[in-house]
Order: sequence, then C-alpha cells, then structure tokens
Amino acid sequence: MTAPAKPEPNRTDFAARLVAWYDRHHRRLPWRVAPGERARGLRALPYRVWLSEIMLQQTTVAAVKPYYERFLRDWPDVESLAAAEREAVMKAWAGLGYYSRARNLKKCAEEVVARHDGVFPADVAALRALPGIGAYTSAAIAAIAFDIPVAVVDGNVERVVTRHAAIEAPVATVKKDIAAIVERWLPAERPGDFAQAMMDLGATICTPRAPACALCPVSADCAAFAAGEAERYPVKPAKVAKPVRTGAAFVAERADGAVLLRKRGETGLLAGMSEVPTSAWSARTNGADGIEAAPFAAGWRAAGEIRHVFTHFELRLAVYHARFDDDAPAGHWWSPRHLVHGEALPTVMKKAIETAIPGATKKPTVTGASL
DNA sequence: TAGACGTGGGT
DNA sequence: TACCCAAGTCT
Repeated sequence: MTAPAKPEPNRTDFAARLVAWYDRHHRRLPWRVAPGERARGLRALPYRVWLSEIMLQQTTVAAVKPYYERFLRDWPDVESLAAAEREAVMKAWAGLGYYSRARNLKKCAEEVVARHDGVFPADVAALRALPGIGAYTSAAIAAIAFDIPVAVVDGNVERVVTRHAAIEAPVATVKKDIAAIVERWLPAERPGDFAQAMMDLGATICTPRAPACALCPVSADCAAFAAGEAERYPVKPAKVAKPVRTGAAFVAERADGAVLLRKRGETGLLAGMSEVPTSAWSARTNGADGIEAAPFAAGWRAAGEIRHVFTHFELRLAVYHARFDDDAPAGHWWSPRHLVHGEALPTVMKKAIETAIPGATKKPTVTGASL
C-alpha cells in the first residue's frame, strides 16, 4: 500500500478515543478480562484467555459460549486439561469445527505443563512456538492476559484499518502494513484493552455490512467514511465455486438401539473424530456411490439424503439404515443409544445418524424409555 | 503462498 | 435458498 494522503492520527489521539469508547460500550463476555483481574495477576487468567482465543478462531461468539463454559467447568486449569484423556477433549469439542484446534489444544496444554512449569509464557515468541498458537493468537494472549504492548491483528482489526486508511490492495497482500499501522496507534497505557477495543469496534460498529459509522469513535479521520464507502473495504478476492462430492453413509442399529461407529484417521478432514461407516467421498455427482459401497452385508434400506457444506467442498451423502445384531467388526464399536450424544461426532455425522434414526443423537431425558 | 480445514447464524 | 462470514493455523 502507499502512505495515506492525510497524516495519520497520533497514537494518543486514536487510542484515547477508542479506549474511552470501549470503557462505555465494550461487550460483556464470559472470558472478558476486567482491568482489575489483570492488575491482580490472576493465575488462571492466561489459561482462560488462551482457551477462549483458540475457540474463537473463525468461530462466532455465540457458538463458543457453551463450549467455553463446559471446558472451564471440566478442566478449570491447564494442568487438568493436560492430564485429560484426549478422547474426552475431542468429545467435548464435537460440533465446534476445525478439529485440529482440539488436538493442538491438548498438545499445547501438555507442553505448557512439561516445558513451562504449567505457566503460560508472558512472551510473544514463546507463545507463538506452542501448538495451535499463530501470529494472531500469540499477540492476543500477550496483550490481553499480560498487557504487553503488541499489535493484535485479526479479521476485525483488518477491517477497521483498511477502512480507516482506505487501503485498496487485497487484504492478504498488506498484512504487514496493517500491523505497522496498528503499531503506530498502540498506546503505552492499557494495550490489552486497546486490543480488545479494536476487536469490539470491528464486531459491533465497523461491521462487514451496514457499519454504524455514526456511532464510531474514530470516524472523524476515517478515509473510507469520508468517501462514503466504508462497506467497500476490505477488498477481497473473487470467490470460487465449491466442488460437490458424493458418497453414502451406513447407519447400523442393534436391537437395543446401539449405533455402530468407527474412528476416522489422524490426519485430514475431521481427523481424530468418530463416524458411522461411509463410502469414500468421490468427486462424481452421480454414479457408483450407493448401497454397493456398504461395509458389510445387512438389510440396508435408503433412509434419506443429507447435504453438508464444508469450507472447500459440498458433500451429498445418501444415508442407509439397517438392523444388525452381530458383534462390531474390527475397528468398530457399538455405542449404546444413551451415549451416542456424547460421542466425538462431527455435525455431518450427527446429521446422517438423525436421518436414519431420528432423535438418536439427542441427549436422553431422565424420563426416556431408553434409559 | 495458496489450499486444507467445520459449523451455525444472519440476511 | 444461497451466500456471507466469525477473535486463524498449518503445511
């Protein structure tokens, strides 16, 4: 990018307006750090900031809340998480998506305990070296948990900055420039609250669509606002069509209602999660993916079809259902009906099971006959 | 560096 | 319905 035509606001000016706004309008969130907490150096604080930051990667606040509460309840500190069964962590993460986060979460907890004496390092580079912690998350933890003055740049901040400076270049090509601008705005006082203020501004005022510029504390020197085209930024590349893959899922049900499951591999899509048996997911939109792909002979009958959209492709699955009363084949297990809801099942697999056996993935009630 | 990697909610 | 997108990381 080129230098803005107008002089940038000095750091005191921009940060003062923003933090003053934050003091009045900040969001109340379960993991939010109150200034008093940080001042007291609460030992559990870095753990809570880290946990919430990992969960919030590419994930909405509303989706994260129940997961965050449950994790904090089951594993209140980094030692308990490091000592947890990996399978229990995967089960607790099921439904949140991007499952490599859960695997790295566990690995990171183990490393903090083994290599850092159970204490998160108050250092950007050391944080960055931990599994699952990248450029954004290392800076966010440093700023929010330790009040270290560092530029924290997430999608919200990119939007605020590209609008404020009217940056025309695609955002992917100007990451360094954006960080440099944030550095210049960074205040010496309350850098952690400044970081959270930037993100809150992006989330509540400087929104992707229909930004509330009339309420913005830094609109006075915003180039995009001055030009009346805030919504045009950040400039993004054209989208590409998602390919379609097809396959079949086989839901085997035992007489007592148990469901046959197996484990997915350790790498790739949905790695380390559980599933019902499925065919390979081909790129064809029609053809051989059908009942002939069944993993074993049984009275398979068509139960319906599901469509599930992943980040980079769309999946259409024909769902088959059968009664099957033998022992579980090698590598499979029978999950008792009342435990299915707690299995490490990704959403796409819960959809498949629900299509064959409505209600099977719901948590049973105490009055349920299945108990 | 570009592609892989999930999901649910809003419009 | 279809599309957009939400506090990114890893390879």
